[in-house]
Amino acid sequence: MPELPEADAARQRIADNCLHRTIQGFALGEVKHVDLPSEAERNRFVGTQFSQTRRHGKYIFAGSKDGPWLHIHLGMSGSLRVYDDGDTPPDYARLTVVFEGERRLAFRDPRKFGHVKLVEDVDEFIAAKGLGPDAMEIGDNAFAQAVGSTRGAVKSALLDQSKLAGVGNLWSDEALYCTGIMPTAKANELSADRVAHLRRAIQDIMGYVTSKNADYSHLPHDWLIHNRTKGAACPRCGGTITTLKVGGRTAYHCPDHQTNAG
DNA sequence: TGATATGTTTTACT
DNA sequence: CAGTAAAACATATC
Repeated sequence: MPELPEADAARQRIADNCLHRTIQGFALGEVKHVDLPSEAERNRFVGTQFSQTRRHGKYIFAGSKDGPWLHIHLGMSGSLRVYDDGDTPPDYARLTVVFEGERRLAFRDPRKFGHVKLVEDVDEFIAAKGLGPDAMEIGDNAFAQAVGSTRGAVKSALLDQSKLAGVGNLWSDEALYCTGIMPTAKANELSADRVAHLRRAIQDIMGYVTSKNADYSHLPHDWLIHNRTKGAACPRCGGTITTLKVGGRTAYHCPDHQTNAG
């Protein structure tokens, strides 16, 4: 479940359950084709503790003041699970951080598109990746510049991590649905008001999802997320939920209340 | 069985 | 350079 809110919920789980505990070692699961830190890299964490966490876009980091950081990307199907030794361990655990005592932190990744790496410096890493500003922190002007000046489809701009970090397919659809903007609308043809509205919607939606720990069952029933089915009735206007391909992704939307202009 | 999938990267083309 | 499109990655689920 990996866009910005899911990544932040995962980061929060580390912050709440795994800080200031000495790392005893790591356990590996079925790791063929999974991109993980080498044994030498893992050993650099043994005997140390995580004391802080960070997140930028969909990228999660756990580290300490002077040591290296463990960087986690959840890919398409990854998640983090905290448990205690003696509990049933999660399925698809590729790498488990074993803390002294009972505590365990498992990186689950059924589809193996995620990864865990060691990074020396988070800011350098973000810069090297070419990530844009975090979607929760970007201001009006920067958003208008990054997204509103693009000639292509607004959805494609939202998904471009170099323009804006953290928005993925699900929440881009939700924000466009909420603001009544067609996914295929040309970003630079939207009014300044609509662009500003879109930024607020992204931050309101993702902030709310984050506050609910990315538990979709706690989200309002009239959100697109609960009606993301071709042919479903739009809970806002009674139109029909329809799909399009935009930027290679499936864009669920309601053609009755999502428009190119207006 | 085949289609689809919350992401990223690479390559090629316009 | 800006943008588009398609494919690849490995696997699960409907």
